[in-house]
Amino acid sequence: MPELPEVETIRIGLEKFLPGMQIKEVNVLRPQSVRKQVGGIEAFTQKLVGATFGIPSRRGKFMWVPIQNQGGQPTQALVLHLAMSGQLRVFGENTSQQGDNQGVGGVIETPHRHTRVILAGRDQKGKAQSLHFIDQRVFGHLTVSRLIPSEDGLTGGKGSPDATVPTCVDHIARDLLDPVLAPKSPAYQVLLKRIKQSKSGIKRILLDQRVVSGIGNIYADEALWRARINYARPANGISLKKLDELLQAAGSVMSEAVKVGGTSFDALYVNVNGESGYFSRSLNAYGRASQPCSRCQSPLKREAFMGRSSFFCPKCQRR
DNA sequence: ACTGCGTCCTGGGGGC
DNA sequence: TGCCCCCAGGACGCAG
Repeated sequence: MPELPEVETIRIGLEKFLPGMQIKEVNVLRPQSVRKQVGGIEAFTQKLVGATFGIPSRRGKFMWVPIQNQGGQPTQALVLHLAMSGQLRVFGENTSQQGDNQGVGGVIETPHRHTRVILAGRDQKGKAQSLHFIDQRVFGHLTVSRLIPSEDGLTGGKGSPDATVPTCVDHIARDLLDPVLAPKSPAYQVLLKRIKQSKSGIKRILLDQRVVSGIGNIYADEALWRARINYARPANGISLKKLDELLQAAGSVMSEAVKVGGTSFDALYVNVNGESGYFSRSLNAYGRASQPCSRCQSPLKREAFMGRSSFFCPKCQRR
């Protein structure tokens, strides 16, 4: 399940291959994968053919690549959301692919069976290269969207995503790896107070991408475990100090995961070269029902919450 | 404002 | 061996 660290790992991988790539051909094998495109497949294709990619950017779990057709400033971007099972793979003479589907010189021979969209063209050096969107469960999507100034009006600090975002991403909040949300920053303080004012269960808030983005079920459980907070506790009953601890735990668990290439449980998550990440061996809560808590040895519990599983230590994370 | 649930989708795995 | 059912859940929409 790609959450922020997995998406960021993929974005970093794409940085090496996409800038300067020109699209010659668009092949939508599964129309649902471009279902959000205004104007449908035709508009999607028309906007991409002939376009040149810029540097991939990201906010939360949304990724986008600016495109330009005739030079000048990019005004649109290819937006990619991987959802549950989306993967992006780059094939071409300059990539070194592992495992299946590898043809001579890294050029793909048989696309993966869950390939939904193929963007084929040439890389910066003119070599054949293609970007494959593979998505078993078809929850993910691609769309071309206009770039606009970010609604929150915050300009990125050093290393922050550009101040422009695609229109379809503008309602998504900043994420905890965004320098704008660095601990103790003004935007971070605003976020803390906003959470403190809510009486919703704390995990619901962590998962609300309009409040803070990038956190999914896995990293929410990990952050709550680290901060010793029960997922169901109303946020307004948790001290500011504790909420601060929680947000910082969420940020650090995600940046640690980025360092090792994200969390892979199976072949559903791999980076652009088809390699797995290693964070799953560092998980303390997610997926560990009835296994001993690594702090207190109590067996961890699993409960249903919001239609999904929550894993927690009943002793360290009391209600 | 807040909560809960349905919708989209597929394939892997458990149970029989 | 085979078949059915359930499960995983990110984002979003809608009802209460």
